[in-house]
Amino acid sequence: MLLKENPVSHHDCEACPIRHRAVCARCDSDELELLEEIKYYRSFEAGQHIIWSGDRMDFVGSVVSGIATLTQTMEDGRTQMVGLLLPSDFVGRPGRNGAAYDVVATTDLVMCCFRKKPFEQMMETTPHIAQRLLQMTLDELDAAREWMLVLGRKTAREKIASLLAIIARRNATLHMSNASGELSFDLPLTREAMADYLGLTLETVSRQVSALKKDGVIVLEGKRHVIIPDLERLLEEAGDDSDGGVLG
Amino acid sequence: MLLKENPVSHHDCEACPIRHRAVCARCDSDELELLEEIKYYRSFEAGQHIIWSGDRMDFVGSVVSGIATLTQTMEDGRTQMVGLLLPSDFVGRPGRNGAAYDVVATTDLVMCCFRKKPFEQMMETTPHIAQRLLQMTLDELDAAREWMLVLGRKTAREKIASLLAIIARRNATLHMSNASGELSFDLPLTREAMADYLGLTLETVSRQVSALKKDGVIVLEGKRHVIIPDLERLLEEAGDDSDGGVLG
DNA sequence: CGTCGCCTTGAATCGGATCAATATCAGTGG
DNA sequence: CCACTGATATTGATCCGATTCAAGGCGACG
Repeated sequence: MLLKENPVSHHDCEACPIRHRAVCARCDSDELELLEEIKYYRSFEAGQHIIWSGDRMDFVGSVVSGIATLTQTMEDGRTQMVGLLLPSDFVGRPGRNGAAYDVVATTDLVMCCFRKKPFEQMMETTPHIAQRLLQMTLDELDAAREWMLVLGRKTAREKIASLLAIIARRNATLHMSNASGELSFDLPLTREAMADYLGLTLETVSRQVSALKKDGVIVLEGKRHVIIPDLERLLEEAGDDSDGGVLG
Repeated sequence: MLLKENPVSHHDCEACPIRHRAVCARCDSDELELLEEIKYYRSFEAGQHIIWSGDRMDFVGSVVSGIATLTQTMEDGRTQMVGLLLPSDFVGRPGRNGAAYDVVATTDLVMCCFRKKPFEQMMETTPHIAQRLLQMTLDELDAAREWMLVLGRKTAREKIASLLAIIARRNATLHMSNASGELSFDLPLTREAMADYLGLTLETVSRQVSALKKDGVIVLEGKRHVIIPDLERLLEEAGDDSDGGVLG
């Protein structure tokens, strides 16, 4: 495996790529300075465990770059992904000592960590942090509930289409492109990870991806690059309302 | 249907049964007085819709007594329950105008409502409210994620056992009884509601309940009263770790 | 008593899981 | 350059658990 230098060049919060979306988004310069004192960066390689379920946590933090998964595993090995962590997403739970889930980097990843104790203190004294964290947690809760519908009531084909739609929409907003027209992206997940996300087996994932391709809903370049010729069509296949049900 | 008087006798927050568990739990007397000014009570009968998905919301609030469900429905009628609201649970989302889910009372129910605008203002000025709401939302997020494992990876029998275990455990803490030994409770849900919670059909729910009964995991008195002779046994059937994986 | 809502049970069917073989491809070393 | 390896992905055959469709039971209530 390649040795690499520390990829973290920006120790300055003001220049941070997730400055306006992470838990610190509402902080002013004074507050940022306080945060700088309790923060540090950690890098992980693709495949590395960031946190083991049950372990004691002495930090919380934000994903700066890269992608990680949150998973739960039963004793017999069945696993379910319960969250997908993207840049700016928050990791850890203030007020709790043990980790409830495994967190695994699926790509090389950089985290901005805050020492837990001082962070919890800052939450008491700095409403901007608690307010932003509340907002983010409410969004995550909505996402989790949307996912419950997918897991509980959708067919395998609809599940795949839903996942692709979510990734496509996220990429669209990330790159502020036009929401309609042709979209394309690289899948950040293996077939197995997709299966763990969707409550399926990897074979079923593979079959349904092939089926969607055969039916022209998606176009594949290689195994991982996906082109969506018609987002509306994909959303139909996902069983979603055309606008995705997003509310003001 | 019986006409009934307004069952709300306690307009005084200090005497409220959910005083120490609801969103107001951390408020001191001064803050409670401010809340009293923007609050009002509403009663619902079993079966009534409290909120329709997509409707404009002009209040948020807490369940004071009774039980309600949060559900999502697809155009073709498939529905998934995404939350079970018990006394002290919070309804509505500050910072959002439209309701994302249907909320339905499954028993007669009383809500303590706050006018949304002033409540949002109070959240800015009263950290105790935002802090408590954050705590509650994080708990709900954990519950939602635990439910994702149930929906995605458990068998029908395990799903039923999981639901019973959750209700049993909740009742145990509610009545501060000894966690072990014999437990019993009334199911607050119909077979159909259980199916919607578990991502099953009502027939499958019925069959698996019968199977658990035949195998002696549960004892039924009538259709709704459930006795758990051995909680450990039930947890095994649920596929759960014996301690339920709860972390400090 | 008869009706309605809720629940149970049976038989047939189907979607996804399981088991198994093969394909693709990047990396590695001869 | 090619053969070997291991991780990832595809595809086929079969099986099984849950759904679907259908019939009937139970209890509350008018």
